[in-house]
Amino acid sequence: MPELPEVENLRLSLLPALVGARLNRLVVYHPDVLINPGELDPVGHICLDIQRRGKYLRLCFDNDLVMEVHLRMTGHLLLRLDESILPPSYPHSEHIHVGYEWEKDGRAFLLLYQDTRRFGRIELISHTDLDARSTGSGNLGPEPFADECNADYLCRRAVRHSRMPLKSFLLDQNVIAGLGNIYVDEILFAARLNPLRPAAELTVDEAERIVSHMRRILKLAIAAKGTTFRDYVDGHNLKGSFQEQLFVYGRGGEPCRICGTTLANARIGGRNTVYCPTCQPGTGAVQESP
DNA sequence: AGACACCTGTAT
DNA sequence: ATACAGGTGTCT
Repeated sequence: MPELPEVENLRLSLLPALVGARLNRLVVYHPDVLINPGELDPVGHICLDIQRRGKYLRLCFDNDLVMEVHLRMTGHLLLRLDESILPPSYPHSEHIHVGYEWEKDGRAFLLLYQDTRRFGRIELISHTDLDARSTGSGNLGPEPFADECNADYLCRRAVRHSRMPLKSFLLDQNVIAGLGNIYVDEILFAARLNPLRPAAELTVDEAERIVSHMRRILKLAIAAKGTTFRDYVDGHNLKGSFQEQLFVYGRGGEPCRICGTTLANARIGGRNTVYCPTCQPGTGAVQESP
């Protein structure tokens, strides 16, 4: 479900309630979603901050412990500020797998982890181990807004992949952290680049277009509180509105909003991909920038 | 680089 | 009944 803008918006929606709150109890209804249960225990500790790295959300506690959440496709973190005690079990139909009981300023409230497909994972790890490891979130590429995430960097990474299509290249979290199926399609459309173009052919000018449109689109999407195409909501159960500004994602077969050409669907790296055959020609022919 | 696995809900 | 879904990890 969530890509960088959705995870960032979720982070912002949870910050006011969680920062400074103490975790009184953690109830696990479905242990499979926890990566390393036991050993490290956040109960009794204060949440000092919530950070984001790519699509990972990190709740940082006062004992060097980090609870790292990846929502994958259908994960949700939902605040229940008007409830304070978890029922002994949740109905299966609600897909609640973890319940958090918090307390702050004398008020108790709940945070629920809900995940229909149960692809999401929650990992408890010490901050020290988090910084040291080179797997999972330790193996991510730069953040899209980091200085190092520039055209030179993209070109240097791209030449390593002789025939990989641009679509797959930008989806690779080791190249850039946080892009997913929606935003890669939108970025390539705005940059007028065909998603099937081999990444290795990327020119500096094209890479600069990718970087500038990526940052522009991600900022717009965060400002719109994310894209709710199917079921994304923030911690207050509120939907985003960026779906109203999409040019290509989910619009295969419909007319291009720029030129009217019927948008094409393609299967690239197992992911459905929508692009405009006119605005994003496959030949690599030079187009004027939008 | 691609197929499959992990799950459940929804649309055709 | 079948295909598909804001993702990623693990096999060929």
